[in-house]
Amino acid sequence: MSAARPLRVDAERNRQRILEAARTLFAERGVDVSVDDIAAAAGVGIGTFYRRFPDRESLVEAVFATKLDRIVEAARAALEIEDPWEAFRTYVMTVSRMHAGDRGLKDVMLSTDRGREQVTAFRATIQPLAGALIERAKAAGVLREDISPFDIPLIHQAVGAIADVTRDCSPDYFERTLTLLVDGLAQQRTAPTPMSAPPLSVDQFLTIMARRR
Amino acid sequence: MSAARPLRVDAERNRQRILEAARTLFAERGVDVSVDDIAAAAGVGIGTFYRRFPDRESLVEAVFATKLDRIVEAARAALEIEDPWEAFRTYVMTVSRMHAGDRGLKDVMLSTDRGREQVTAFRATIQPLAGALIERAKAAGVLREDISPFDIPLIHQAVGAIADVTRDCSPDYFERTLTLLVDGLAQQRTAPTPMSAPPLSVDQFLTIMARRR
DNA sequence: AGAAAGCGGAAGCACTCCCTCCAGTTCCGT
DNA sequence: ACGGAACTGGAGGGAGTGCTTCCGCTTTCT
Repeated sequence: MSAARPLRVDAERNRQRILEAARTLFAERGVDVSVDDIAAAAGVGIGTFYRRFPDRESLVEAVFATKLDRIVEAARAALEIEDPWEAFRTYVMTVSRMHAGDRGLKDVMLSTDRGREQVTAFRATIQPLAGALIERAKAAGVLREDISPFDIPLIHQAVGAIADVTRDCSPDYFERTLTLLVDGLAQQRTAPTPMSAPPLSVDQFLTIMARRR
Repeated sequence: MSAARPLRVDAERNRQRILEAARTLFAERGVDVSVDDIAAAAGVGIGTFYRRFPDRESLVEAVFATKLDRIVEAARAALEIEDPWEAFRTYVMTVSRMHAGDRGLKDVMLSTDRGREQVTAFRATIQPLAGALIERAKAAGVLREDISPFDIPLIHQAVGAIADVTRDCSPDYFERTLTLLVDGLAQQRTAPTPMSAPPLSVDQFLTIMARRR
């Protein structure tokens, strides 16, 4: 199906530029960035955009296909870890960090639009993997029993939401929320896991609370 | 200053209807609801809205003034509790529940627009109260030492964000996220705090992940 | 060099939102 | 019970935003 003649070099270069710009903008500002902004960031005209992609949605799909794959890889990698808690914790933290670093990922996971098949397929793949991580940790008595597999995506959402608010000002802040949540997931715990990011300064706090739209 | 002649009865009734409609809509959909929607929900025309309020922002201020007061009350009430952990925990949970029940509250706390003075005054009031709750719990060795006062508002934001996503489908779900976070805040813990809400069903999960905009 | 492919961006279309204006209606004091 | 002040509804002005099409000009490739 893709046996069509290859794109002219300038066309291919522009296509890559658009994908690159979209990756950046989707990560920084979510999937709702306008086509005009993406074209501008890519240094091409809007006309060029619509010659390379049939519509906006196709671009979204193209950008996030690879991201979803990386989450699956993270789950597979975590399953290689022997210690059940380490494995589970690594998975949750790795995926949370992906969400924290990419505002668009949350949007796509919650989307109803096209790319739905993509996301549905992704979920079918990830569920048994994440399920295995959870079961293993529960069986070892290190993960609280009352956790459902469906709680995990919402933990990612929570961490992502905090990252959305704090990203501009203190890009690592979300690690603190993540640490709290993961500590809350443990069956028991004698001491807190050390925080890997400092608290907000007064200035950072005020800046965050006075964010522009 | 408010010694002006009282409003005509129909005018006062409409004013109350608008405030009531705004309270509901801000809670359900955030502060960005349009004036048209508020007027329609109140059963009045837009013209009437603009005769009662100089502009949209004034309505926002009027609605949230009382809400911010209630948060301060919650802090004062929590300070009455003897047990330092119970006091701290009650404050965090009460305010988180307010955020969970009112989408607009998060928006207002993060606003840069008017109402800023209002929010600034609120913060000046709440900070010493919340600070006392935190210090007391740390001194008693029940709250982790690495928590900063500025972490608390972000916990509220995280819970609120989860409530935004799950509200339609499972209005109590946020309690689970809240439980995890509060368990994560404890200095140590031998068993998980029981969840006060059930996990999502498959249907609920899929509905949430396919939300309409 | 000529044709095919590609380019930029103006402009059309379809929203959405805040707010003003005013002809018609309701209330209230006398 | 009546006259005028207060109030009402909603059409429409003005300003934006976003997606997509179109087309005269440019670049690439053979």
